[in-house]
Amino acid sequence: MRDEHTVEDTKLLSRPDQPQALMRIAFRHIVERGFEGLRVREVAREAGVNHATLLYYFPTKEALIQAVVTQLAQDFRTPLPGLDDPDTSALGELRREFADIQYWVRTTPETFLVLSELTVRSRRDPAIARILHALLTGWHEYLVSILHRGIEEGTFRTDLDVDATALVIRTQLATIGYQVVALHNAGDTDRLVHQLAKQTEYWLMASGDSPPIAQGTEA
Amino acid sequence: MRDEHTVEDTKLLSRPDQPQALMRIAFRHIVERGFEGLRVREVAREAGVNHATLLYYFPTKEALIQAVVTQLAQDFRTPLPGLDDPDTSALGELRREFADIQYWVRTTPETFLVLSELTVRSRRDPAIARILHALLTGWHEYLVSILHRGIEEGTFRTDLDVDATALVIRTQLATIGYQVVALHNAGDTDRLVHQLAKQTEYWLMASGDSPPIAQGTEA
Amino acid sequence: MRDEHTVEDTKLLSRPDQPQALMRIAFRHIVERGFEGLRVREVAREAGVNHATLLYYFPTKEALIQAVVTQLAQDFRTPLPGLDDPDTSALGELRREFADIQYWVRTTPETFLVLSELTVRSRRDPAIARILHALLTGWHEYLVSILHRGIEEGTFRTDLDVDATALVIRTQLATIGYQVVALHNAGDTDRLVHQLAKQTEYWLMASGDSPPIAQGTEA
Amino acid sequence: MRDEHTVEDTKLLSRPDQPQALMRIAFRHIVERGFEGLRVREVAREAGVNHATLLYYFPTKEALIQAVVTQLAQDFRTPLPGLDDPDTSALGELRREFADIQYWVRTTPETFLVLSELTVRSRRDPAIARILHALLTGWHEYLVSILHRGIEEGTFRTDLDVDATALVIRTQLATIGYQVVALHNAGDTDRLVHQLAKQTEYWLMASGDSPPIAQGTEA
DNA sequence: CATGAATGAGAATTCATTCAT
DNA sequence: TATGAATGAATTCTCATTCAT
Repeated sequence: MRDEHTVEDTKLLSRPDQPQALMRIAFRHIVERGFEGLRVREVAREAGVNHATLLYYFPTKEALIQAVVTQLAQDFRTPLPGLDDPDTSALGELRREFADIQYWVRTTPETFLVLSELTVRSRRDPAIARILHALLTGWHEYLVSILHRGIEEGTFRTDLDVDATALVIRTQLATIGYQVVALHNAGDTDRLVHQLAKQTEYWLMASGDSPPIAQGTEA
Repeated sequence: MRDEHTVEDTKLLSRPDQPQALMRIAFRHIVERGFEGLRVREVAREAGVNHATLLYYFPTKEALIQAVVTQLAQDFRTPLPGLDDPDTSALGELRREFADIQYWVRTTPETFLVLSELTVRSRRDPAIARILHALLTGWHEYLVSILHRGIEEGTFRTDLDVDATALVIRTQLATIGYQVVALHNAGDTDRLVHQLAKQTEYWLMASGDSPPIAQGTEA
Repeated sequence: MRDEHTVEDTKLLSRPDQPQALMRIAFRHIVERGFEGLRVREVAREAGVNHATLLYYFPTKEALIQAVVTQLAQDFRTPLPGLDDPDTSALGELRREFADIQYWVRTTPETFLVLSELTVRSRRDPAIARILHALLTGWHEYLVSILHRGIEEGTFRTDLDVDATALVIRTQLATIGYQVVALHNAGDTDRLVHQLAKQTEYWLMASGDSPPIAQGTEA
Repeated sequence: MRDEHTVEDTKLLSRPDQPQALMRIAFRHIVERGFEGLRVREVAREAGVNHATLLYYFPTKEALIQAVVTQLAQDFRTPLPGLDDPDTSALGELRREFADIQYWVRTTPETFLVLSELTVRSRRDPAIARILHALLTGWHEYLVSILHRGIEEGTFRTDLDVDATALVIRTQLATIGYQVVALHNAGDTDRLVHQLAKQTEYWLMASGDSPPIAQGTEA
């Protein structure tokens, strides 16, 4: 009643994509206050519209969240702009995968923050679980294909458990998101990604006669 | 008038550790419905006491959460019952670290679920952030000490970036909780831990003349 | 963005009587969900037009309701198609009155459902009260005229309290709508109308030396 | 926030039966504004309590309505204080039935108003339909028993269709409620009840050789 | 004529918290 | 210690209505 229209009053004119704008604000709110801290009223207020307007575009709060999540998943699938002369070998692609992650983390760490919120939330929200699952599965398959190619190309070790290794790499990449949350320290995160890439390559490119293996974990 | 006292009415007598009982129920509720789904009334109802009684022990909901988190941190610090004749070498201890995690995940995955909720929440809750930070720091230091010892013992490679490696290991272990959430599949989680242990050992025990290192991530 | 235009998109062309169509849909909605369940958006959606279009024809929801009520009152006043060779005596007309009601109830019980909703609503809505009052008054006068004629014709008892009897008959007929609601059982409703007609005739055609009269109700 | 505690501030002390008080206010609100006009906030305000307090006793608005309806049904079942030397014959009881109704209508017409709202609402609300149905069935059975007794006692005609007649009488009684709503005119209602009683008795006490019966309604 | 976008005034319901007893 | 009653602040959602185009 009193506190509407405080942010911007450029309403009435030129609203090219109001839903998109609302979604972006919602995204930022999730980044800043988490899913549990998301308030439709706040989002609407910040967009300079009545909260009923938000609910006009997104009939429920859940719909708004869905939109944010869907957008996020899409962002993840959109490839970063490539190099002019990219290394198309399996190793090259794998390295690019780590480099991309590092780039992502540096430029938009929020994406990873929301991803971790999403992971937690997915336990109770089947819709989110579905989206997340699709995302992870796609990633996994892509990694598997790279690994297979690397073996064919003779770059990666031949005795590789491709699936397990893809699982590890994928987990490590997800790990990075976790670290963005836990460390909130760009320097540490950079070091982490670098070290992960290093160890992973070392593992992939070793010859078959590996050092003694951890039987200790078999218990 | 309302629906209190429905569960057990053996109240009034012999309450050895009511707060403890309430905390445990709260823990279970967080496991089942997340932090955002925690309701003091529900916890109290399940304990068979009035919700005001809960707030007598824990003056605010926040206090109840604090108690749960503190307990969790303590649980993490409590070492698992060791073997009769443990391998006291650095490698032995490292392997035990992985084995312990695997045991934990198998027996009480809930702990890890709550840990990941906690991590996410720590971003907004300094009190939780503090506790979690202490936990992670302690873990890190312990891993650093193992790595140093391993080098001294001649088991681990001498050119090891001890700190970075500890960071990787610690992050991977902590991340397993996330994977419990994302995979919700005990078999996958087992394979993951096993593979992580394998690759880590391989890295630690390699000779210095390692294969080409990931410069690709420097971009 | 919202879910408009879902039903029929043959709009834009040839709208012979859009308001009429909207009113009919509104009528059906009142039948199905009552006045309190009437939603302009729903009515518009079902008509395949934007809800703002409905409010173009009927500037307020109230206006829409008014239209429905007016139509209903008019329907009530429209006589049913008569017989070729009707019995024009007072008794004949009275019998036809009961028969007509029975026919109405059998063919379009909805009319009576809405009538009872209307009666209840009339208490708070003077506009509806007015329309309803006119309807009842007209009915009453018609019955009074029949009764007078019946006495003149020598068919009905001479000691009849014409006004009170008309009141009873009219109320009983109007009440049948309630019974439709309360009984929602066509068979019961039929029996009821039949029995009412029987008892009414019995009363009207008795000789003056009637059995003892209810003084008990004077208390 | 501003408009609480305006009515009475005798709160804090002596609240013998708050739920009862709330229910009574709710009843009055239904009388005055109908079911659709019932607002928990208003009821609470009038009771001088926070609206959350109302929802403490009646967890939902529906529960409050239920309570009102249940009370109403109970009121209907509670017999009026009898006479010292009542006429225990079937005819006496029947007369008392009409007399009671008349007394009810005179003293608390609101009861009938709410009853008619209830009837309409019962179409959409199974819970109310159930209560109402029980009420009507009980009434019907009581009337049937009176009629049977009257026949045995030799007061009522022997060729009586007991069930149909009970249906008519019950309807007539319900009719009265309808009239309270439609006429809101005590004089008319009195005349109506008197006339109904008169015609009913006449029908019941006639000898078997009745005048011509309405075949007209068979169509 | 017709519409999509936007609004504002509620409405019920939830829930942690307070407090007298 | 423990509780039932009561609170108030917040939150999502609904819906008739308005208005520029």
